[in-house]
Amino acid sequence: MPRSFLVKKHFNSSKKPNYSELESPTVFISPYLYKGLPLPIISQPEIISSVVYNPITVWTTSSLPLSPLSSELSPISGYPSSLSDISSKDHSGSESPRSDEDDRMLNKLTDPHGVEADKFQCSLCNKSYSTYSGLLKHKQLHCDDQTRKSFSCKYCEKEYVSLGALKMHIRTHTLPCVCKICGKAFSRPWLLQGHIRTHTGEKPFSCPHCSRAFADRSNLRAHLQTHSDVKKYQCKNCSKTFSRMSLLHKHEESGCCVAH
DNA sequence: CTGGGGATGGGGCCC
DNA sequence: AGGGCCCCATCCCCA
Repeated sequence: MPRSFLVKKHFNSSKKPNYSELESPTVFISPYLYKGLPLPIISQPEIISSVVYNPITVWTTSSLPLSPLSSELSPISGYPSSLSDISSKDHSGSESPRSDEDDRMLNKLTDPHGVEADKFQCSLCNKSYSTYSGLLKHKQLHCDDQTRKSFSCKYCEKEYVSLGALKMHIRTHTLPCVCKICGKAFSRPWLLQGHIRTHTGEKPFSCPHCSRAFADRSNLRAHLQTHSDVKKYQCKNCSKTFSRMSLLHKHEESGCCVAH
């Protein structure tokens, strides 16, 4: 299960993400950041705050056609004619105040059976709420892609359900953390910190079972699996076990499970 | 082909 | 709200 569950993916989910694709120049990627230039020429705050270069696009999917990405290219009548129209319509995510009377009216309008109930039920998970506002909040937070906000990266086609997640992602394009030793750039300070250890040779994470040490805690954790008698990841078909998920995936892709 | 190390992206949590 | 850190997942590379 991918941890990046907040990322809205439009490609075939059975296809493994190719992270190297993100490094390929696209129409949205700043020429300052790629084309063999590891260091941004323009300071990142300038890029981020630039009106022309604003990488953040915000819209609600409820105000868009089913395919928001294609709509960006071909506006459809009845929908905002530009992204600025969309973003100016709703940036805050707050709805205008709505009374319970309005709630009831909306419930009438949206209830396919025409039954005026005092409960507002989510059509997806059947949870009930006493007000429409409650239902709307539930949908925005948990359940409904139709009403959930979408924060789209302008450098690539990724979309996020929170601005914070998008900002975090944008750092992977802007790479604001630059190594003073070799000039390599990173998205987050602690990634740079880990990289600097490759220069200094510092390996603060020692294996308690052998003499090995690691610069990264996660890699120590992976290493510890090699000392473990019990391997966590087992092939469903041949019952062979592996110390890492990636090794199991490799095993499966190499044909074990295809043959069955 | 397999196993392991190095590196890095990204969400969650805490302050 | 944002930064720092933790943890997980996964890629690449090499033995």
